[in-house]
This record gives sequence, structure tokens and C-alpha cells, in this order.
Amino acid sequence: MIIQIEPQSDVPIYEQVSRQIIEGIARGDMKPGDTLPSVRNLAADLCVNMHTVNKSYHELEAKGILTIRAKSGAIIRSVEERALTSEQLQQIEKNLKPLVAEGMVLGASVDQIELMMKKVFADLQMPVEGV
Amino acid sequence: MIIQIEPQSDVPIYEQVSRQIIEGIARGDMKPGDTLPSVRNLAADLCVNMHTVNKSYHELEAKGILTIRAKSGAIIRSVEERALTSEQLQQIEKNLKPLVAEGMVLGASVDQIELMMKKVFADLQMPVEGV
DNA sequence: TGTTTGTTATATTGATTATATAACAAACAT
DNA sequence: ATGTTTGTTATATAATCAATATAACAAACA
Repeated sequence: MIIQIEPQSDVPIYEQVSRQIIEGIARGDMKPGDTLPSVRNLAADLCVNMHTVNKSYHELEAKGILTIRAKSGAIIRSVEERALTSEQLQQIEKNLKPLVAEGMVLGASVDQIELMMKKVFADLQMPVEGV
Repeated sequence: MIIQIEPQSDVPIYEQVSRQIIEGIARGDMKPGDTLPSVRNLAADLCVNMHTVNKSYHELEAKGILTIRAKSGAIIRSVEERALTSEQLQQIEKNLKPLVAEGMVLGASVDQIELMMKKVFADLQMPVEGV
């Protein structure tokens, strides 16, 4: 798993870490049961503070993606353990909406946006038809 | 146009205003050529500071959605005036990716995510087939 | 038994967000 | 022509967030 931090990004570092871990899991780079590097090791790798990585891990735990065992490590939960609640779906939908709306207002067509979605799926190596 | 502010949201107020204006335009509540309320009026309506609304307007101008005429007002640009650049599309795609990835990791299927997209389209009253 | 681990605590720095006032000059309405 | 409204600019303040820096603790691990 390679994580690239953009220091000048408007996205906080801890959020960049969270997202790239999620994408790594979605892509299959990391599988359920795998142990994440210790917060100290990953922090050293990324040249960031320990607490920054720790914040990411806890964010992922709050989302139900990880299980943190105190003084041991962080383990990726299986899909079965992750309960996809309607609240989570609604949250994602809520975050999706302004992006789609912006695209539409800027002049993108429905087709363009759906094509964009398919590109994202392809990038995450999800099995989609018609890519 | 009704704008609802959630003071406890983790989304900044100026960002909430920007998003809801964009959604209003996408939905057709506001049309190109329409003038937005003055920053002072809208701020009074929302019970927020003038500068907060001003920040929203300038964000929308930076995105190419508005034209601010100094000491006169803010006008919604037409789709023809708004140049949809590939950079803008890439930016949206970049923001879309972590949301989709999170959905996938949490156990959502491709179908569920595409259904979610269609719900968003429907909410924005975009003409989509199969909704 | 020593090392590694996550946890907790404290402190500091910088940036962001939001508000509060105030003044200015151009635009607007009557 | 006059008074009001407009966006702009400036300054100041408070609160929150993001990130770093140390340090110490106790459980887990080899």
C-alpha cells in the first residue's frame, strides 16, 4: 500500500490518509483480516505526526471499517462485520448531491456524470458493465 | 429560494450557502440572469454575518457560476458563459472517488450506488431514464 | 525482559471559520 | 439632486480545527 500525501492540499492530512486506506481496501490492495502498520511506523513513512495517523485510524473505526485493538494494532473488518446502515447510505448520498449539482450547473450532462462514475468504478476495479 | 442552515454541521456555513445556491440553480429555482439577494439581505435572512454570505458569492464566482458586479449585485451566469473545463470535471471526479470507495468498502453494491445517483438526479429534477 | 503498541495528557503553532464594526465610493431609486 | 443600498476593504476578536512536539503509561508482544 502506497500512500501519497499532498501537503498543499485543502484536504487535511488525516483525511487524505483515511481516504487512501479506504481506496486501498476497495481496490483489494488490503484485505479483511489484514493488519495496518502501527501508527508510529506509518507516521514515520509519511513523515507526519503519530497523532495525525492515529486520528485517521479512529475515523475509520468510527465508520466501521477497522477494529482497533488497544496496544496491539488495527485490523480491517470483513464486509460481513461491516453493517451498511441506511444512515451510512444517506450520508454518502448527502455528500454526493452537491458534487452532482455542481457538475450539472457547470454544464455537464447526465451522461458525462455517469461516465465519470464508471471511470471511478473502473479505477477502483469494480466489476461494472459497459466500461 | 429557501436556504436552510445547520449551525451544528461540520460543513462551514459559507459552504452550506454555496451548495444550496448551486442546488437551487440545478433544480431550476433560479435561472441564468436572475439576481441573487444582496449579501446584507441574505445574511439577515439567515441570521449570519454579511461576510459569510460574501464568501459564498465569491466562491461561486471563482467556480464560474456567478458574476459579481461591484456595488450592484450578483447575477447567475448562463450555461453558455460557464465554460466546463476538463479541470473542473477532473476536480469533481476527484471528489467523487472517495465517496464511491467508501460506499463499496462498507458493502454497497455497484447497483446500490448507481441507484443512489439516480435518486440524486431525481431530486435535482434532471431528466434521467429509469427513475 | 526488553521492545513495541495504542492511549492519554499537555502544550504550541498556524490556519480556518465566523462574527462585529466601520468607513468608502459607486450604483440605484425616487 | 439626495438619500439609500450596494459590494469592497480594513481591522479586530473569538472559537475551532489541524498538525506537531514531547512525554509518560500500561498492556501486548517477541
